[in-house]
Amino acid sequence: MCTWEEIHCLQDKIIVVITQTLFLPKVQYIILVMAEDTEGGRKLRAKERKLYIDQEIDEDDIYGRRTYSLEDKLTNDRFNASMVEELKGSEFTMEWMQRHGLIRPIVFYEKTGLGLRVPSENFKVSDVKQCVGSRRILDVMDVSTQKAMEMSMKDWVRYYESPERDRLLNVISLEFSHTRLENYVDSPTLVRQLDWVDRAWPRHLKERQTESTNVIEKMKYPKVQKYCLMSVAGCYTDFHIDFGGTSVWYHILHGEKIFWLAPPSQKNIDRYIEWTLSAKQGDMFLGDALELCQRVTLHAGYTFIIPSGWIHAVYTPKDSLVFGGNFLHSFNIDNQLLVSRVEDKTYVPSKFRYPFFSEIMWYVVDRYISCLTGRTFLAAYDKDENDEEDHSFLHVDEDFTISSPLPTSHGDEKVEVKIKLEDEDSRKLSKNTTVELNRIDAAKNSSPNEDDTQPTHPRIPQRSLSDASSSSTRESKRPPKKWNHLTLCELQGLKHLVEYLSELLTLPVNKRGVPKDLLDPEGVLREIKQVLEDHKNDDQDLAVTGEPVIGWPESTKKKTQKLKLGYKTSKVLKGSVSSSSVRKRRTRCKKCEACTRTECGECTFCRDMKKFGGPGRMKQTCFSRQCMAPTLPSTSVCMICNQEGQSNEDNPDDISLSLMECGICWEIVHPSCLQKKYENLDNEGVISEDLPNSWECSRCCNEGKQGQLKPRVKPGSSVKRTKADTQPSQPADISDVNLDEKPASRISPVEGKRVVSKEGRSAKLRGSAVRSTGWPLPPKKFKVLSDIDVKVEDDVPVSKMAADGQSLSSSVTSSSSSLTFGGYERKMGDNSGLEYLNADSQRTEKVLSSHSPSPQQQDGHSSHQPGTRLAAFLGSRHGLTRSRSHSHKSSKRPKRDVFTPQRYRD
DNA sequence: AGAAACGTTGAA
DNA sequence: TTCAACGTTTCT
Ligand SMILES: [Zn+2]
Ligand SMILES: [Zn+2]
Ligand SMILES: [Zn+2]
Ligand SMILES: [Zn+2]
Repeated sequence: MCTWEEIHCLQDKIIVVITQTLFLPKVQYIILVMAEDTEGGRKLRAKERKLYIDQEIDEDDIYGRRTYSLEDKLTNDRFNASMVEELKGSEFTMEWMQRHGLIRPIVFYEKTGLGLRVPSENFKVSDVKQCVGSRRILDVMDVSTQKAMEMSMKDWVRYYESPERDRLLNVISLEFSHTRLENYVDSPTLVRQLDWVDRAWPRHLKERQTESTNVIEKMKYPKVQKYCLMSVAGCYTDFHIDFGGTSVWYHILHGEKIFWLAPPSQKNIDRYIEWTLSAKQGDMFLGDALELCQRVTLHAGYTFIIPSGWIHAVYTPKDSLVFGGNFLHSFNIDNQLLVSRVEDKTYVPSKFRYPFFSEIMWYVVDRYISCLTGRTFLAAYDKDENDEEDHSFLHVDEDFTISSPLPTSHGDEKVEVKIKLEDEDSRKLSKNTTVELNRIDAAKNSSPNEDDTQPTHPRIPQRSLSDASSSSTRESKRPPKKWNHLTLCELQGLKHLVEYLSELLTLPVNKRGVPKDLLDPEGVLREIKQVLEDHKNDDQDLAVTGEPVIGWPESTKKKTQKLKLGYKTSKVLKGSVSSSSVRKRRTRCKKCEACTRTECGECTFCRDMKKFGGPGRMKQTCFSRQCMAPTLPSTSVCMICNQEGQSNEDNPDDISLSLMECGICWEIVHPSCLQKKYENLDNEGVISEDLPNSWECSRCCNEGKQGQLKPRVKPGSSVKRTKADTQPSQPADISDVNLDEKPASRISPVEGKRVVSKEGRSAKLRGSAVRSTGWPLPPKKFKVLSDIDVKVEDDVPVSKMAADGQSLSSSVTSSSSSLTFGGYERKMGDNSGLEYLNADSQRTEKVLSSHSPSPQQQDGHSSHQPGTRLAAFLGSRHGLTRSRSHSHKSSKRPKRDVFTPQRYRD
């Protein structure tokens, strides 16, 4: 084994000894560098790989080896620095943030006042399955071998709930946005107010996300906001810094977690880098080398906040279920940039880094400019234009579209941009219409007019038309009415952010991370510098407003999303005639966690209820109580035999005698009866994995009707259980477009946990279009049938023929097919290095309650790279995509590394 | 597009 | 019958 430096000196020796799993990504990088620094490029690389394979030692030697005892780290009192702060949920507000910044970790013993929403303690791993789909593939870390592996949610539940587990597995990178689970979990209110994804990432882009897995090619925004971590007793995630310098919120629903954390002081960062690059991770507990390291035990019900850059490790004494999320914000920009540099220095592959890190930086700066001056450099968003093709990153913000380009005859360099505020009729600047920017630099002139340092608003609005020197356009409806003071923390961070972005502009165009819809990066920098100058003397007391400085107009819109039970499509029958069996509405199962919990009393529907003092007109169930598995009415009977359904106790998968409701024709039958009645059916239909007793019947499948479960079911195919699939809809992918513009590198990374998952898998399954509801969407709507005439909407049929002739329900599918089931997906893997203690190690001391702080988080995503495994390593090898040249040397340069996401394993 | 309103269904 | 609340319709 040798250190990074040593390896460097050995460039042409091709000697690489891996001693610790955590480092696979690093090793990949090292090898790559070697290949580059040496002649022979590819060939050498191949050779090297071979050598590695041939000589590599046995896995035990490489992986999972830990030469020190964690037990000592868990019990000795050395990690007693007092770093963690304790707060009440109600104290964690924007005012608090503006006054103090986010410097130390914070523990909340109660979630009250945080605005955090999570399921009740009755929520189990099996409920996670119900919400994300049993077929979702998880990236699982096998603790004992350190290998990452994939497992379906279904298999994971089986493992997690089995009494005797034969191995230690850990799930730390299940990002569940865009699955039904997201409807039951909200991050703390302040986190939502701070998160740049919500404050600065163009909304229309985020809204375009449909994929529930973290495949980078389908990612439309940094998808790292909601993670579900499931760990069994004994899991350990070695020291790491959360990717991109993200801060983390972390709530323990069940179980217990022990963190060791240390601040990102220069000394600690240097040691972290050194340790990371060395081959000693398995031999050295980094906490022993860090200053101010504190161990903290977190119990069920606690909520924890880890600030940007804190170095931490996590041990799981008891089986745990945790919800958490990562976010970038304006009150610790310096550390966020610092961590990005640390990631560069430690060769963290892009898949372990914050997706679109540089892009979001650009957006943030534009937001500051916009919110403080009313001008923006974002191209207007044209909906029409983007529907189908998504240019990936070209987004524009739809809220404001305003610009009309160039009227003037500026033959020359200046373009005047006129702006109209607010209305919709303003023309939209299409991307094609490029505005020519000119840098004439008048900008500078115009800006100076403000000098005041105080409340007056210097230049805010006035620059509309006149200052047209740049390509910016005025977006906001209201240019700031009053002067917004910035905190010193933001001011300083922005200043450094400008330096970071300036460096980016010295890179090749494709590595600058400039979003496509940000028209004039140079102009952005010029403008933000002026803004910072204008705000340099902002009043610190007035800066504490309790409101975020950046955001989007009309920002606080919340979407009330209601889950629909069952397919919606049915038709309601109004009249009476007959017979038709119209689709029956489903009812709550009364057994799931949502059904058994108490009403929150705070959501829109609760507030409407009479019991909570409302008018009672909405008549809807509490948001958090929307059933996860709605059932058919208990009075349902088979349309063919008229009997009730019965379940097969011995084999839950046998649904032949269960009542099944077809998502296409809506008939409810026993599959066996259907089979009997139509002997010519050669398929068994498609069973929904998301909704109980739901399928697309054999008859419909046989007729080639298209449902949501399986888009193209060919007659004759056999049964398959599927999650809904969305239909066609997926537009061309953005990624293509972007490839040119964005280096693969920027696409995604994270450390610790894999932020970006492998591609492939999700390809087929797509999330439902319905964001989050998860269940099938009904066709557009149905109509009521009136008495006599049964009208059926479009095609329908099936029903009518229903066998006994008695049925008549018609089904409608209007354009139907738009039904979709919800999500599925898979996610990225985690990777953490783990350690192993025997499971028995539960005896760790519990520190706690009183809290002794010292936690760490293992949130799901962390940056260090953990777990990769040999196989991955080997496979990845060829994955190395291009290389980057100068590597270590340019330590300053921001990231861009080169591994493409899929590389991880093939 | 969201939010609210409602008629009506399902459970007890 | 009463109460809860589904899914469409209507409002903003
Ligand atoms: Zn509620
Ligand atoms: Zn339920
Ligand atoms: Zn039957
Ligand atoms: Zn059918």
